[in-house]
Formats: sequence, C-alpha cells, structure tokens
Amino acid sequence: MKKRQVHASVKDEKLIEKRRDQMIKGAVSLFKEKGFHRTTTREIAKEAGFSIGTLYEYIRTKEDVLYLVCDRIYDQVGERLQEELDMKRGNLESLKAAISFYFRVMDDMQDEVLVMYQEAKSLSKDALPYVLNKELEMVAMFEQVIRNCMEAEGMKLPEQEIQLMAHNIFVQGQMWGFRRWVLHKHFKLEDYIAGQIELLLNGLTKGENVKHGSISSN
Amino acid sequence: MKKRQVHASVKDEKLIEKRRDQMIKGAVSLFKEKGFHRTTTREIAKEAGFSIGTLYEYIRTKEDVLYLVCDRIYDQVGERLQEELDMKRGNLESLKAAISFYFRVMDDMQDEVLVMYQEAKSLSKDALPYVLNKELEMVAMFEQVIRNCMEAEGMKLPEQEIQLMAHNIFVQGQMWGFRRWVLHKHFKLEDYIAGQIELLLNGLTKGENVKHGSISSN
Amino acid sequence: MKKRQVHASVKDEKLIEKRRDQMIKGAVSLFKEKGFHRTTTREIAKEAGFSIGTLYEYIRTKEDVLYLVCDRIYDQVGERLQEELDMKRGNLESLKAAISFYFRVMDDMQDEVLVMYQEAKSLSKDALPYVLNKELEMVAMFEQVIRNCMEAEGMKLPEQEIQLMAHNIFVQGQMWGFRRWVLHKHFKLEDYIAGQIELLLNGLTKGENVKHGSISSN
Amino acid sequence: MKKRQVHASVKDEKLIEKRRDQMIKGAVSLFKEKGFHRTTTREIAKEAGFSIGTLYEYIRTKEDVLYLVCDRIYDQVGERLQEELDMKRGNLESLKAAISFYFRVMDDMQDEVLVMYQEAKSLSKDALPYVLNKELEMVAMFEQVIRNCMEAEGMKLPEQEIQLMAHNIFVQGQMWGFRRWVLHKHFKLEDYIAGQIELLLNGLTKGENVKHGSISSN
DNA sequence: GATGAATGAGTGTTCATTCAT
DNA sequence: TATGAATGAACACTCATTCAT
Repeated sequence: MKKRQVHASVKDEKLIEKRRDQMIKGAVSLFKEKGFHRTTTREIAKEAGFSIGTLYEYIRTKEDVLYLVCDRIYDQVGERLQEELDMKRGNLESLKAAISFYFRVMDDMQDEVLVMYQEAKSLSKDALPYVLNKELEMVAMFEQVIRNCMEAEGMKLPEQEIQLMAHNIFVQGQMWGFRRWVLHKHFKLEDYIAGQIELLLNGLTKGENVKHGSISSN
Repeated sequence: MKKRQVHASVKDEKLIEKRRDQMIKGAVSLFKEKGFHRTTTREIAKEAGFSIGTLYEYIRTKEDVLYLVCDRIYDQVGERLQEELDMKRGNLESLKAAISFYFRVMDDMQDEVLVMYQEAKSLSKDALPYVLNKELEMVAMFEQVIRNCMEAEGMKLPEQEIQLMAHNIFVQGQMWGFRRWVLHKHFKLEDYIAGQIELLLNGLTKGENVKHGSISSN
Repeated sequence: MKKRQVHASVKDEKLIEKRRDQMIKGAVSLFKEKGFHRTTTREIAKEAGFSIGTLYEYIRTKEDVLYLVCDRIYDQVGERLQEELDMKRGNLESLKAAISFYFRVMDDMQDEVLVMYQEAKSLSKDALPYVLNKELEMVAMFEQVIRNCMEAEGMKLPEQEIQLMAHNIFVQGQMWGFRRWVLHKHFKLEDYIAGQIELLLNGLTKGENVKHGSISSN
Repeated sequence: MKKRQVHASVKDEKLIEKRRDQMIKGAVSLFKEKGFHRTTTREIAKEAGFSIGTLYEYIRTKEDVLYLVCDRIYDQVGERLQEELDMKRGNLESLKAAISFYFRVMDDMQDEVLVMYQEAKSLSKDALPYVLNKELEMVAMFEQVIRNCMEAEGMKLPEQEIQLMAHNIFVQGQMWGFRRWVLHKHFKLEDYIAGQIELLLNGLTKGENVKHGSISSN
C-alpha cells in the first residue's frame, strides 16, 4: 500500500522532515494529555515551537497531524521489530525473544502507542485503511515468527490459531500501554513479559520442561 | 465505589429513567457512527426524540451523556455476566462456559462496547475512575472464576498469572469488537471463541486430552 | 425559476422574516460602505442587532446573506415596477411614465442597487442564475411595454432593437446609481429622467412635435 | 491628474516595466476567473512567473496590483480610442465610426474591461479618483466627438444631452462586456453595434434617410 | 416540564506581508 | 535582485449551554 502523501507548501525536504519531527513530538505529548479533539492546532504549533501559520505550511488539515503521528509511530515500531526479527533464526527461543522485544518496544513508546490507539479512529476514511494496513503487516510478522518457530520445533498449530496468537501478542503489547492504569500497579515490565510469554506458550511446550515452572497440575 | 450522580432538574424519577433511556439509546447510535466529539448535543436530543432544552433538564453537560452511556453499558455487561457466573459451580467447564458467554455478550453488544472503548478516555478525571473501577470488577470476576476452576481441577497458577489471564480474557472479549475490521473477516464468532479458549487454556490442560486436538508435539 | 431556499435552523416563519429583514438592512448598509468581501459576518450580525450565533441560525453561509440581499432588492424593484405597469394602458405616454417611474425607483433604492450591481458576481454558480433570471424578467417587462407602445402608436421597430432598447433602459436606470459619483454632479434626477427619455424616444417621434424641443436640425 | 506612483524597491526601470507587465497579465487572467478578493498574492506571483518575494519588490500592497491593472486597461482603451479619433474630421460618419471602433475595442478587451468594471470599487479611496478620472476623460472624448459632429452636421443638442449621450455610449460599450451573459446570446457584435448606433442617432437624423430603415411612423 | 431562540467563546484555516539568506 | 519560509491577525463558522416563554 503506497504511502499517503501529506501536502506541504514548503519545498525544502530536509526542512519538512525537521519541522514535522517537531510537530509530531509536540502533538504526541498534547494528544496524550488531552486527546486529539481537545487539542487545538494553535497548541500543536506552540508545542512544536513555531507559529500557527508555519504549522499550516507543513500540513493541510488538523487531521494530517494525526495521520503523521500514526504513520510515524507505526513506522518506528515496525522498523525496530523488523530489525530484531531479521537477526533471529526462528526457533522457540527467538519467538520468545521477539515477543519480549516487542513488549519492550511498546513499553518504550507507551505514550505514542496510547495516543495512536485511542485516536486512530479519528482518521478520515481516506487515511484509516493505510494505518490499519500497517497493523496487519505487524501482525503478519508475528504470524511468520510463530510459523518458523513451529517448524523449527516440530510443532503444529492450526492456521487460525496462529493468526489468533499473533493478534493476541500484538494486542497484549498495546495492552501494556493502554491498560497501564491498572497493569503497572500490579506488574513490573519484566513480570508482564514473563507472564504473558508463559501464558502464550505453555501450550506449545507441553510435556517439556516448563521454564518458569509456573504451572503444575496435580 | 458509589454511583456518580448526574444532576437532573426534573424531579419525577420515573421520567428521568425514561428520558435517560431514550437519550442513551440515541447517543450510543450516534457515538458509534461519528464518535463522541463529532456528535452534537442537538443531535443527541433529536435522536432521543426531544428538544435540546429538554435534554438539558436531565443532564448538566455533554460529558454527562457519555458517562451515562458508559455506565449503562458496563452495568449491562456486568449484570449479564454476573447472572451467568452465579449459575455455575466453577470447574474447568464452567470457566470455558463463562468465557464463551462473555464473548457472546461482547458480540451482542459490539456497538456499545466499541463506543465505550473508544470514547471512555473523554470522560472527565472525575468520572473516569468510576468507570475504570467497573472494569476492574469485571476482571475480578474472571479472576475468581479462574481461581475456582483451578481449585476444582486441582491446578495451580501463580496469582500474577491468574490476574494476567483475567485481563487477557477481558481484553480479548473487547478485541472481538474493536478489531472487528480484521477479525470478522477471518473468524466466525464460534471459531474465535473456540480458538481463544484453546489458546488460553491449553496450558492448563497439559497432559490431558486436548479437546480440539490442535497442538501436538512431535 | 423556483426560489432558491436559504436554510434557517429556526422554525418560526414570522421570526425568520423579521430577522432577515434586520439582516438585509444591515448588510446593505455595510456592503455599500465596504463591499461584500470586506464586510465580516460579525459586522453583519452586529449591524443587524444580534449576535454572530444568531446570524447563523438564519443562514448557512456568508454568501447566503448576499443572495438574500440580491433577492430582496430584485423583488422590491420588480414588484414596484409591475404594479406601475399594471395600471397603464400602453401608449407612448405610459412608456415614458414607466421609464420615469423605474428611474425614480432606482433613485430611491440607489444603495441597494449599487450593492447588488457590484457584488452580485460574488454569488455562487448556484445562486447567480436565479438572480440573473430576475434581471431578464425585468428587461422583458420593458420589452413588453415598448411593444405595447409601438402598437398603440402605430409604429414599428425591429425585434432586436426593442430588446436593445429594453436593455438600455434597464442599464440606464442602474447607471443613475452606479455612476452617481459623476452623474449626480451634473444632473438632477428630473433632468436625468427627461434627458434619457428624450434620447431614448426621439427616434420614435420623428416628424411629430418634439415635446422637449431639444433637437432641431437646421 | 498626475499618475499615482506605485513604489518599487527595485531601481532598474526597464526591469520594473518588464516585471509589471508579467504581473498585470497574470493578474488580469486570475481576476477574470475568480475576482480580486479571491485571488491571492501567491497566485499572482506564480502566474506572473516569479516568487512571492519578488512580487513584493515591485509593489507595496496587493491593492497596488489592482491599481496597476486598472491603470493599464484604461491606458490601452484610451490610447486606442485617441488614435482613432485623431484620424477623423468629426462629422456624423466619424461619430458612428468612433462608436463602432470603441465597441470593437471593448469587445476585444472584454476580459480586462469586465475585471476592471467589477473590481475597481475595491481600489482604495486614494487610487479610485485617479481611475475614475480616466473614465471621465474618455467620456469627454465622446462628448467632443458628438459636439464636432453636431457642428459639422448643423445640428443642435443641449449640452446636458450631449453629456448624457456620451455617458450612454461609454456605458453601452462596457455593457457589451459585463452583460455578455445575455447579450451575446441574442446579438452578434455587428448587430449590437448597428442597433445601438441606430438607437443612439436616429433622433439626430430625423428627416434624412434612415440607414437601417428601422423606424417608420404611421 | 418542555421548548427552541439566543449567545459568544472558541476553532480550523487563510493569506498579505516581511526579512534573512 | 530573487527567494520562500515564517508570521499572526483575521475570518467564517460551530456548538455547548442558558433562559424566557
């Protein structure tokens, strides 16, 4: 899916990049605090460090800011995840590592993810599919990791359950951000990661040594 | 946590109940379509079947409508779930039944849940805790079901993992609604329920016959 | 051509009529002074005697005000002219009377006509044809008066010249308003009327006694 | 009346001339399409072929552009008319020729005239008199042609009617442009010219052969 | 209790103009 | 002399809320 272009009146590409960086950074911080709708374009401009007129040299509508924010966040998460996955071979260990890495990224980008998560629905019918597609790509990455893992470990899981597991991993990563109000009270990141991996994978390791020894029947 | 009172100028309690029913019904339908911020109070009044003046006889601010909506939805979900749980004894089967029932309720109330999910963050700092608390109560209900189940089946799971699993169940129920754009393309409700139960519980049933036979180590 | 409806949020037709009267009166005065584009909606509201919010209860866009103004002016001019024409039989005298009457109306409504004349072009592609059509109707009224006159007096003029003469009369009426900066310096209304009638009709009265005796070939 | 000077930062007179030519050409085309107020300075600069910064090296305000445009148009019309009149002796034939020539010029410069006609009112109180004065000069030229004609043909017309006739000629020329939406549907330029000349002059030719034989009493 | 006209602070967006490079 | 990024005052329009009837 081709990247949706956001129009800028300014020509200098380097400058556009720089200004949009400022803009996105400011916007994320404001959106986190008060949400997209309660944030004014003037506030975004001010937070970014320039005037309202300048803001509109780099976007066409307020919604463009939201799109830019979502686009940026997905790119960053996606890139970091891709890098990690490229390095691994694809056995059970690397699945765990991928999940762990992803959860850490989500922890790292909590604010951004929370914003995107809550505000993405405000994107226009035009921009939304592009953003949703990025989600699917990330889910697909997890699917592939799971498949590689299954093969390496000689396991089998119905295709639908692989998809479901991938979705679950993806959502649980976000969950650490958007349910922080409760989760962070009861879990440290390490515990959350360990716990979720345990819950996700204990079925896969049935009959083997359960690493964290957390479940024992009888 | 005591119920937050929404002020009404009108005295007749029966009337208040009736008017708020109309209001909530209309609001849910509008919020679903365009979100809380893009819906005007006039539209809510019109959809509810009375004038803007009358609307303000039963609420003080627009946000009150959102609160009323969220409150109502949680109450409905909570009540239905409680009823179901009261009927069961608490073994593995009833855990599965509870999850299944909860997922079906979420499917049934998809629109409402989606709305609440996306708009709850717009609640004031005053109203939000009350609503979040309702979430916690529901999560706690699942925790209890899981604990009952563990005991009945003679299993053990660390307290943290029980909490985590309860959260996962809760979020996966919502997920069926808020990720419908992709999930409904690949899963029928029955498959989704079966698949999630499988993934959630396969670790608990290690060594037993796996019902859906979906996992087999070499 | 059916009347273009301007949307009002307010229901009470009497009130709409009253408020729009205020609005049009204020707008004409402002448009005359600074033109449509340099007049702000707030100024219109203020001049009309109510708030900006109230203004927008009776129109949808600023352009609606212009349309309302143009519509009203044409209606008034048209009605007054029609009344006059209905009373006359249609000989040369009544043609003169009609021209004279029309010029007086234009003098009376100078401000309005000037405004309409200069700002009508700012109407949307949607509203313009409706207004232009009203012009044509008025021109057609003059055509008919001329034709009646020709017949009554036993004269003949090619159809095209009748049309042209009607256009000329129409424009010369407006001209008294939009070229007032020069005409009013050199002519009193009476002189302007007498002079134009003389110039318009001297050809028709060739060979008869020329009433104002203004032309005499050696 | 001395020419109003428009300030330029640039010194090179040749360059100023060249840039303003570009500017005026672009502006006329834009004003014609969307009017003065709806045209932005950026658009003018772009259409002229240089940057917004450069535009402001040759003018001080947007209104200067309008003034420059109006000035240029009047100069062109005036010059062409003067040339024509200088060649004629001043009898009835040359009056007709002058009118005919003027109407053709107005047809030729329709766009420019329309623009000027509709937008001149947007000139500042400062610039307007200068432009209006140019109109008066042109009207005066017609007055003189008429007077010459009267004398040459041994006719008499009161001074006021000469002035009026001159105004009428002037306005009828513009009318061909600003009422084109209706006139061009019913008249070819030739017919319009012939018709108007007929109507304008038939009174003057009473008792002679009426060229187009269009009027006959009894 | 019900109505809906009135209000005006607030919002997204534009655009003439400036000035450092 | 030419450029175009930056500015911010100004604008059209919206909408939650009030209150007289």
